[in-house]
Amino acid sequence: MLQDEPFKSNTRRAVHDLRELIFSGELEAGSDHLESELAERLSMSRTPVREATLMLEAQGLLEVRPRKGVRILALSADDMDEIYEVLTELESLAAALAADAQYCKKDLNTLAKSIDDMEVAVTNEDRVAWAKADGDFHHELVRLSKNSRIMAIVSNFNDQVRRARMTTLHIRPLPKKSNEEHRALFEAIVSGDAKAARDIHWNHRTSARKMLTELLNGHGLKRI
Amino acid sequence: MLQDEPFKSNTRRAVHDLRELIFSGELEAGSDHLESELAERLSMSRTPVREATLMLEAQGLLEVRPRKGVRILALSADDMDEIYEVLTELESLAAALAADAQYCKKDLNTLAKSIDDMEVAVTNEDRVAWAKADGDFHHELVRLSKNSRIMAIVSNFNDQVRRARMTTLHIRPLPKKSNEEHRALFEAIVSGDAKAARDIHWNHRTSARKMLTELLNGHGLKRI
DNA sequence: GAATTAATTAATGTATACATTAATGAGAAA
DNA sequence: TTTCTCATTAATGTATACATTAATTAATTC
Repeated sequence: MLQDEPFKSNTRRAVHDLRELIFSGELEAGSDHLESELAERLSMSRTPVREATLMLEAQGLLEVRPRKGVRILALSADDMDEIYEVLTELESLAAALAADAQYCKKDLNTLAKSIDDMEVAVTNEDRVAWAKADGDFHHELVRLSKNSRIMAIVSNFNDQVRRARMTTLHIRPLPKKSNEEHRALFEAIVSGDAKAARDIHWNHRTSARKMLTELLNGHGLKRI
Repeated sequence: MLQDEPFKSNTRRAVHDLRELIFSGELEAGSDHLESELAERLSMSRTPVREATLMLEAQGLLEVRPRKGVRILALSADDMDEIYEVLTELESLAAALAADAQYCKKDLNTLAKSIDDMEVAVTNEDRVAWAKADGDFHHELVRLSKNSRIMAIVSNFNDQVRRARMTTLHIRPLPKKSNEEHRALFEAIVSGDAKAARDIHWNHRTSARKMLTELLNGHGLKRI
């Protein structure tokens, strides 16, 4: 599956590989790792690994703790709450901006497609496919805002909660009614109703957030 | 003025010093600088300078352009617009959260103090003092939200627009009526009216934003 | 003379040796 | 035993030499 991509530099590869290791859980949340360990693991010297860890620290995926190694991000329920608070707000803004932008239906094809994909996935009870389509939907929504800063922040926070989402994906209820909200949002964007778009998405996100926190608390997942 | 702080490492010092050089304008917006130049300037080897530039790139203050040196951030009017769009949204959220948090008047002393300071500064037509107090006000407002992610993003974006603010500070009209809005926001927070707090601050920020963009465009400041 | 290619150069990228320092543990004094 | 000091150690922090490579210039061919 993995074809060895040509990386511009070892630092770039280190960033990429460490992200993969973190997302896959091979580097467990909360675990500590020495620079030299990671360097050996990635078959390179400490220099590019150090540079990579500093970048990943800035992205909030790990914490560099001098003499104790880097610690992989472990989110508490409060952290999740903070992140979802920001995500909710910025995505709702994105929805409003998308509505204001007066897109024609053709420009919204990608968005429509992912709604359909979610529909199919829910029918098939295929959670992985649903997660993919849902991710695409949110990504496209934010892209339509045309604000690169919103895109960057949202993408960054999505990285931070990626593992948590993976975990909850299989214990959460199937999102059967959620697509009604997606379609309502779509209509609001088509018709240029920014206020409605914002509110619909805000409510959508807020209820998802509530569900998630309760789920995590219910399962006693303190740090993830 | 500058007492040499004890830095944990040269990398830390490089981050600090480069930030100062950028904020002060000694490293001009849009200018390019080789790692070796900067290293000599800061009296250290390339290694900590490289690490510092990677961190500052992640903070959006410069761009590492292999073989062309690092380029200091230069904001276009569109960039300013994007940033202020996010700042407006997140600060308004912070205002709503602060109102929800049910602070007693004593907890809001710092906020009240900076409003008074702004009042005095405007009376004295002391723009620098006003900017300081205004900065304090916004910082405290965000702190009251108790959401560390909002704090981090807002502080980051404030860094990015710092030079632009300095520039406009002396060509903008004195903010005479702006403190009425601050006091109204304060009251909304005291009385726990989240909706009002959010709206007041949103309008406050939105009009400031409009003023700023017009000012920049009017003075033909394309990149700053 | 224009275009292509090869040599040079100047910068970054990387490994490594070494310096520094926080943490650990051993040993001495109370 | 407890505490303090000091040596040890194990990690990061830093400088530097060298590898690599994009960009530039010179050279060659058409």
